[in-house]
Amino acid sequence: MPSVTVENYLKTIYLHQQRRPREELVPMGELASAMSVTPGTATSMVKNLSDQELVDYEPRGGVRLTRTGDKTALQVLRRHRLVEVFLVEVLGLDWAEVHDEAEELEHAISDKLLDRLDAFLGYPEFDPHGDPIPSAKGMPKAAELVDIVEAPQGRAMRVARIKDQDPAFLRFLERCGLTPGQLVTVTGRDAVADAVTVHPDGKDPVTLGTSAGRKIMLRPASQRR
Amino acid sequence: MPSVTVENYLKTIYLHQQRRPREELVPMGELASAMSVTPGTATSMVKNLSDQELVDYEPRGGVRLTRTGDKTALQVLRRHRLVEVFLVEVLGLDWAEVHDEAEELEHAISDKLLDRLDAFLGYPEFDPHGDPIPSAKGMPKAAELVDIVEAPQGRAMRVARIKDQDPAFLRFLERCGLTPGQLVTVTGRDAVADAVTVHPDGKDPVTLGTSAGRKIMLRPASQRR
DNA sequence: TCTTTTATTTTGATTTGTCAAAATTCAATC
DNA sequence: GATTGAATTTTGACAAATCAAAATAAAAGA
Ligand SMILES: [Mn+2]
Ligand SMILES: [Mn+2]
Ligand SMILES: [Mn+2]
Ligand SMILES: [Mn+2]
Repeated sequence: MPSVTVENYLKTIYLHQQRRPREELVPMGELASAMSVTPGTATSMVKNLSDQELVDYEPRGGVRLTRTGDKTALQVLRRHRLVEVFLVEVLGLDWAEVHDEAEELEHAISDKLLDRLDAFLGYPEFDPHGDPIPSAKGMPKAAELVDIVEAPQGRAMRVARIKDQDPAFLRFLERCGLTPGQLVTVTGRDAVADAVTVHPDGKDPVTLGTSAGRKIMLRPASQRR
Repeated sequence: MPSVTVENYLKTIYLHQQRRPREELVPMGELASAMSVTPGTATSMVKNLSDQELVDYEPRGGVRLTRTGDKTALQVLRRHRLVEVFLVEVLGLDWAEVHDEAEELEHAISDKLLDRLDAFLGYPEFDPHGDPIPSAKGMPKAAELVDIVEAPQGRAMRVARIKDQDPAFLRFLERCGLTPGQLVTVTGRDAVADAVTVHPDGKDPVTLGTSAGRKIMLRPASQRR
């Protein structure tokens, strides 16, 4: 069985692979800083993962998950996200806090317990932040989403997914009414001010910097997920 | 924060201290075998715990928890037992399996989560095996129980607590109807055969060896816990 | 009292995951 | 082409937790 540390590395590599073009390697520096370790530590861990056939490692190039590593990463992600749903839906914890709780619990859940939890929750497909929950098989094909900055203006859209787990950011979104499922319209974009304005249905319009805007993913209001 | 290993040692020392006379030290060999490590490992860990003021260690004598160590052990035990209640009552897991699940989860639950869980479960006082759940303050005063071997014969009693977590034993008890809360009468004791017979209300009488019998604790049926 | 047995401690290694700092490589700039 | 700089790797060290096997102490037996 992979250690907690190995699980965390694999999950982190998976997440960073997602955010970059097909087949491109995740640079060691990026991995090190994501894991909050020194670059040398990341190098030695990755060699270790490579010996275990969990990643392909190209010295001076970077790292990429193997088929096996990918499967393990998805299992961790599945546990993480199902736990988040449980914490929010059942125990009523704040969606801004559950990420950190799940970061620990994701390593302590057996397969049998996970199945029971999944059934108990009614086989949810998304976590409280709109992130898809991998099935026992693998990751469902992702719906096509646009972030607030790129979204068409004046069209009825719905918040689908938040790409940042920072509690302060999540609490800010909750105050504004920018939570998954919320109906919104992007009303303006100011390239000079580097800002974008979005109007959540029934709330006040909100103006965000583009770096914040790019963390909020939308889908057409018509589209059923 | 204490490591998972430290938490496990403290909890184990606590449990073994319980089973012996007041203030008596837990021998290193007993601790080592309970932790499934070699005696040398236990010695070096205990010195370590002693440096952290979590235990009093008397070389060639044994080990005992300090006030601080005791508090930490009780917190772990509280997490363990609340998790067990949750797994059985909410997710419907088998009482024979939950001990091993809780063994991991007890290290992954934050204080905030624990409070929520406690409230959600309605502040239970006992786990599925009849073990008392320590409050945030400390361990409640234990009710006086007798095991099946020592119990008076012919009196209406109730199963209160099972002092063994072995899944095979627990499944056996479930088949016989010897689960906490069950009304029973001890009908016979045979010193020569080293056996005792107990009759669970509405079920068939069961004859047990005394070592098994001593793991099943009873209280008078009249006594309200 | 002397010897044997058993429990415990000591010693020397090993594994995992980490850091600091020096060395290396590759790319960009001059 | 030589030089500089950024990213990465290498090296040497360390802490936590563990084992195997040798040394020691205490208890039990003769
Ligand atoms: Mn984690
Ligand atoms: Mn999430
Ligand atoms: Mn444990
Ligand atoms: Mn229990």
